[in-house]
Amino acid sequence: MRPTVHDIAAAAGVSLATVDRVLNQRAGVRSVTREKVEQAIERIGYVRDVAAANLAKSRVYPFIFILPAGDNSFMRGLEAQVRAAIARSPVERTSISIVSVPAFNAEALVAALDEAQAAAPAGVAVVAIDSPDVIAAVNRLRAARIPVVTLVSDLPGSQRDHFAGVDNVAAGRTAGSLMGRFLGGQSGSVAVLAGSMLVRDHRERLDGFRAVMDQDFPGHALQPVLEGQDDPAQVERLIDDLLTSQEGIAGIYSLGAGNRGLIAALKKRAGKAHICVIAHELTPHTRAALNDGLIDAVLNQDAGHEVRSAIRVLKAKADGVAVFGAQERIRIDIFLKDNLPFEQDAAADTPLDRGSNQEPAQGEED
Amino acid sequence: MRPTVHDIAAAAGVSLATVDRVLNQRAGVRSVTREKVEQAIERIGYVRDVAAANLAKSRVYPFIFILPAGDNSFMRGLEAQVRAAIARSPVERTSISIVSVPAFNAEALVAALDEAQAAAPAGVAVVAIDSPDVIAAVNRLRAARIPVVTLVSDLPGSQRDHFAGVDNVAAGRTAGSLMGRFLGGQSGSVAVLAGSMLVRDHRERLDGFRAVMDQDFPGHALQPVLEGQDDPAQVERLIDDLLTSQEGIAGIYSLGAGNRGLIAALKKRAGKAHICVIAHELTPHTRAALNDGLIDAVLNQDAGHEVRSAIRVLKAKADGVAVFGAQERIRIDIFLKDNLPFEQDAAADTPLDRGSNQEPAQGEED
DNA sequence: ATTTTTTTGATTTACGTACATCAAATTTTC
DNA sequence: GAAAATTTGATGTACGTAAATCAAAAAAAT
Repeated sequence: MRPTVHDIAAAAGVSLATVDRVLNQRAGVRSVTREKVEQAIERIGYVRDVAAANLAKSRVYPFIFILPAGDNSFMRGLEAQVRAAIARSPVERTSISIVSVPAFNAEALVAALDEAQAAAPAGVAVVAIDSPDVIAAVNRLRAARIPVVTLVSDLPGSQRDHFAGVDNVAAGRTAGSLMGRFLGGQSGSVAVLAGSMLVRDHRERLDGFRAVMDQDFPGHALQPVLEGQDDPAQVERLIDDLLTSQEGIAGIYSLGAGNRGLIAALKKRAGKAHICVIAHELTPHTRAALNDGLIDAVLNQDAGHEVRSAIRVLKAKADGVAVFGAQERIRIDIFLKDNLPFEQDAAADTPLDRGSNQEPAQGEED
Repeated sequence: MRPTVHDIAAAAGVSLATVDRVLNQRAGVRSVTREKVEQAIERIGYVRDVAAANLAKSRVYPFIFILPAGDNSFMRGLEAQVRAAIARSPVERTSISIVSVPAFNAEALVAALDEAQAAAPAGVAVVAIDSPDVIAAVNRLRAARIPVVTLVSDLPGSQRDHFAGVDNVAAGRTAGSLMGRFLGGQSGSVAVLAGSMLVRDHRERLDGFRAVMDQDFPGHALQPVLEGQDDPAQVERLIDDLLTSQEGIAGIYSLGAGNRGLIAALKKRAGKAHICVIAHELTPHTRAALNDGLIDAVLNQDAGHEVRSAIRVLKAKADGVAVFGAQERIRIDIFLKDNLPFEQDAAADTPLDRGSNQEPAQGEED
């Protein structure tokens, strides 16, 4: 049987009240006694029963999620996942609020972070913008002992507790490797379409992509990076211009959002030589394009994973408990048209497999 | 505030004892009363606090994992993950025992299943072999109201509650698609190496692979399937023979285990034209081969995921609770040498990221 | 209408932890 | 060595649920 607080008391030769004082770092314990108790804890291998503790405390975790606004399928999917988590709140003892800020706007993000700090939540998850002001705002939160998890886009150099997102350099490298191999002997240059170099994840993907292309596939020159602000309309114009002004584009790597515009532009040149297209994030649009052969591969990060992971980590940090790393890695999914998961509404992420003996649920995670 | 049993009692106008009788399906309640209570539960939206319930019951879940024995890196990794779960037992209220059976031996598996049934556990996880006897044994377990989850290899046609593993047809299709595209214009035939056609996962991978190759890349003929019994020595002999007797092998798809033998055989022909190799499961051997360029892509299923998922599902089934499908999908990881996660001992799957502000853990899941 | 059986209510204890209160013991201070 | 301050112990309540007991009420059987 698992040792309890009573066992600590017996082992340390002190009363339950003293054990409680040590465990919950309350005042009024001599350091000699404290040590005696701590050694007993170590010796008998006591681990706090978190379920019982939460029950006794009737603890709830107020969390704040700061997400970029705008017409971006991935971000809207992410928000839907947060809303799904809100629906689970009673069971998970969370109380989550969503704060929406304009995309690619560091100032607004700083304001939102400061406001979040004022609300004194048990944790904050934020889709970060890489800027010194934002780093400072995150560090202020940490100084106020509020755990911070970056979501999707990281903020190195800050004191954020954890990053719930993919390794974007590896994602870019993978894209480069697939691009090079899919192009095979074909000649031609490769275009890169990003959202903004302001966000870390886009910069990192570009770095990884460039590194592999330069080293392993030097035959394919890279065009200057296009920045479409993750905006479909803008992206469509950029790609239209590119494809009319430039000859010999063999591949396009779309490392940001706004793929609706990219797909629209690609559709206009139906019949011409195939361009190898690799994009990010599986949305209804990229899925359809993958099926139609307009896009060759989609690299995806599972927004549901990221949200659930962020919540688990924030809880753990709030409780001062170790995070189980193996469970929190967010992976890069590579989708070809041959391994697409069954279509499923991300928001309507309802429990499947509830009856007995159903087929395995398709299109999900862990 | 979340409604409690007291709220049910008040809402239904009955006593706490009656509510308890209904909730825990005890006898001695008239059907009229039972319905009154059930309606009240529905009406006020009561959800049982599982943590509190488990605390009150001091519930433990005795589970049995039936795994194939043998010198197979993936299966040994799987076993290591089960052992890691055993280490977490006190916290997770599980009590897991491992039963080892000879690989590809349906009779032994049936015996193990029957023995498991005699032990009356709260659930059984099994790496299935596709045979009518095994199906019958699994159905016996289910008839005895013991939840069964198939692990890695499924058993359709049986009444297993859930499959914790990947969509192997999709995996095979993906392998086919990658093989076809990586080969590009190159000519030559493609060999397929399996473990045994007795296990479902191998058959399904073959089906998927064949479908894509036949349809999308008819230029590459498939060689007859080689069965290596997942045994490195046997595999090495098979591949040695193949490569000396056959000319013009452009690709090899290894859909089972025993890749050590494959890699050894490949090493012997260093200097000759590159053969495109796609294999399954990331082990120290395949990882090294990927880095060396001997293997072009590795499709992987995360054993840690599968084990943790199986446990979550078994618990849910034991409690008669709905499974959260989105969290239980096991994904197919595609590894190129460009997106290999940092090396990590699968067994020593210790919590990372335990201090504050560490880099995100690499090489993991959910 | 009485007895028997079944159903319902009232109450208590337990799970492991948190938290509060008050008394007793110990240490520190003067 | 006495007073003051600090530390420790003893005890009780709470969290939401499970489970048991016994009495009371209601229903069914005679």
